[in-house]
Amino acid sequence: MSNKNVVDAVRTTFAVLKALVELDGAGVTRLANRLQIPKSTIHNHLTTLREDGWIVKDRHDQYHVGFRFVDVSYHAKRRLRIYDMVKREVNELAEESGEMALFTVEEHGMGVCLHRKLGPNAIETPLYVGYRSTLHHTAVGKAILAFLPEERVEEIIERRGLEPETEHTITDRGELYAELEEIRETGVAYNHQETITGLVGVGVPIKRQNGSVVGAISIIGPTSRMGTERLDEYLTMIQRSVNVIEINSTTV
Amino acid sequence: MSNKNVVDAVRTTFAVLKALVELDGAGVTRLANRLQIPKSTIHNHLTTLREDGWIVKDRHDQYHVGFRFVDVSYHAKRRLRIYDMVKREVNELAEESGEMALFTVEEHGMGVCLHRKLGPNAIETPLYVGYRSTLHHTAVGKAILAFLPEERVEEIIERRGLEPETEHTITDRGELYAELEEIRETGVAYNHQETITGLVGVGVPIKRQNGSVVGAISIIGPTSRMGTERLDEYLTMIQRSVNVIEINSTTV
DNA sequence: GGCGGTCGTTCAGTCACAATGAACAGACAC
DNA sequence: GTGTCTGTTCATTGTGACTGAACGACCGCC
Repeated sequence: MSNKNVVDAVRTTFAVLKALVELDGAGVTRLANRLQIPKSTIHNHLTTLREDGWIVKDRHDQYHVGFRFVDVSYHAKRRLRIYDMVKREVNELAEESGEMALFTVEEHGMGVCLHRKLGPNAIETPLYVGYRSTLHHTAVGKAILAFLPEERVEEIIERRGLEPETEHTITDRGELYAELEEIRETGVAYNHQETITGLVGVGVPIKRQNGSVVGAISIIGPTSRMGTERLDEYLTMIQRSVNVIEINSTTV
Repeated sequence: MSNKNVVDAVRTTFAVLKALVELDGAGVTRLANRLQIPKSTIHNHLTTLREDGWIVKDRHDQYHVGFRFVDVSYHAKRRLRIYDMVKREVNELAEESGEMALFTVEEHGMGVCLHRKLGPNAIETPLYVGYRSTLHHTAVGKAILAFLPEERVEEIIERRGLEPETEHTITDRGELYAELEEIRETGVAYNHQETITGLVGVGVPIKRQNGSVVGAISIIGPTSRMGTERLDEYLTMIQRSVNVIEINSTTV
C-alpha cells in the first residue's frame, strides 16, 4: 500500500481534509466511516490540524476546513506574475461579451480555473475559482494540451484518462491528437458541447516568450447565443487580450 | 515537545507548507536549514505532498504550494452562507466611497480578510484576501471582539497578545475593554491610525439572529480624505449594507 | 425519567514506519 | 579536472502513530 519515501500520516491528514471539503464539514465518526480509519486516529489528526489552526470545530462538533487556506490560496496564485493582468483582461472580456470568461492553468495533469468573471448575461455553471477538471473536454484544456510537450500530453492522458462528459466528448486518443494538431496550427481551441450539452466555448492559450504555455483564456456560453459569427467575434476579443498579456509579460 | 494525541508528522508537513508560502517557493536544502530538520525528512514530506497533488516542483527544483489550495479556499469560503451577499455589498461600498472596503471574520483568535474591493481612489495597503492579523488594532477586529463572549475575548488576548503596530495601537487591556464597551453601545468601531500611521477606518459588525457575530465590514482610507463628516457618511453607508445583509440572512 | 443509542474523547500497549545520516549522483562555476 | 553546491536514495533504529476498548456526555424516545 505505502510507497517508499513517503509519509503515510501526511496522506491520512490530507485525506481527512479532502473529505471535510467533500462532505462540507463532518464529525469524527462520519469521517472514520468514510475513510475506513479508526475513530481515534481521525481524532488525533483533527486535533493536530485544529491546534495548528488549519481547521475549525463548530458548536455542533462538526469540523470544517478553515480560512487559513484562503491565505495559502492567495500565495499560490501570486506565484503567477501575469495573474493581475489576466484578471483585468478576463473581466473586460466578460463585460464586453456578456458571457462567462475564465482563465485556467494546468497542474498535475488537471485544469484549474484561477479566475472567472460572469458577464451580464452569463449562464450558471458549476465552474468556480479553484475548480479542477480534466483537460481533454474543455476549450482551455485543449488549448493548453496543444502546446505542452508531446510526452507530457501522453503522460497526462495516461494518468487522467479520456472520460466522456457528454456524447460529444472526445474519447479517442487519435482523434484528440488530430484536434490538438489543428489547434497548434490555428491557435484556437473550441468546446462544442463536450463538457455540458448546450454549452460551447472558445479558448486561446497564453504562452511565454520561449513558447511554453502558461494557461488559457476562454469565453463560454449557450449554443443558442453562440453561433459561428459570434464565436469569431469573441475569438478576436480573446486574441487581443492574450496579445496584451503576452506583450506586457515580456517586459516584466 | 510533542503534545499528546497529536500527529507530529502532520505538524512537520504544515511547517513545510508554511515555509513554502513564506519563502515564495524553496528547495530541499533551504527548507531543511530554515526548519532545522534533516534534508531527507524534508524530502520525504515534499515527495508525499507532490504525489498527492498539493505542491509542485518547477524546472529549477524549487517547490511551490499548488493551486489545489485554491479549491480548498473556495470551499472554506462557501461555508459562509452570507458570503455572496456580503461580497456584493462590499463591492458597492468600495464603488460608492471610492476607498477600500473589506469583509473580515474571526478564526482562531485572528482576523481573516475574506473579501476586499478597491474603489477608484483606494490606497495601496498590504491587505489581501486571506490576510490574517490580530484583532485589537483594526476597525473590523474591534467590531468583532466587542460582540464575542467575554471569556472568548480574554482567551484571544491571552493567546494573541496586544502587540503595538503604531504609536496609536491600544496595548492596555483596560483601555481596550473600555473601547469595546463603547462599541457595544454605539455599534461602530473605528481605527484611528492604530494599524498603519495615516490610515483610518470605520467598521460595523454583522450579527446573526441570535446576536452572535459573524464578521465585520469596514471602509479604510487615508486621514487626508477621511475627516469626521466623511467618516459619518461612510458609516451610514456601511450600516445600510449590514442591514441588508442581516435582514436577508434571516430569511434563508 | 430511565434507557438505548448516538456522539466525541481518552489512554496505554505495540509494532509499523517516520526520522535519520551517510553515501550517491547530477549540475554548475571556475 | 576539481570543488561545491544541489536533490535523491537507502538501510537502520527508536519513537511515536495507530489502534481498540473503555469512558462519559449528550439527545431523543418511549
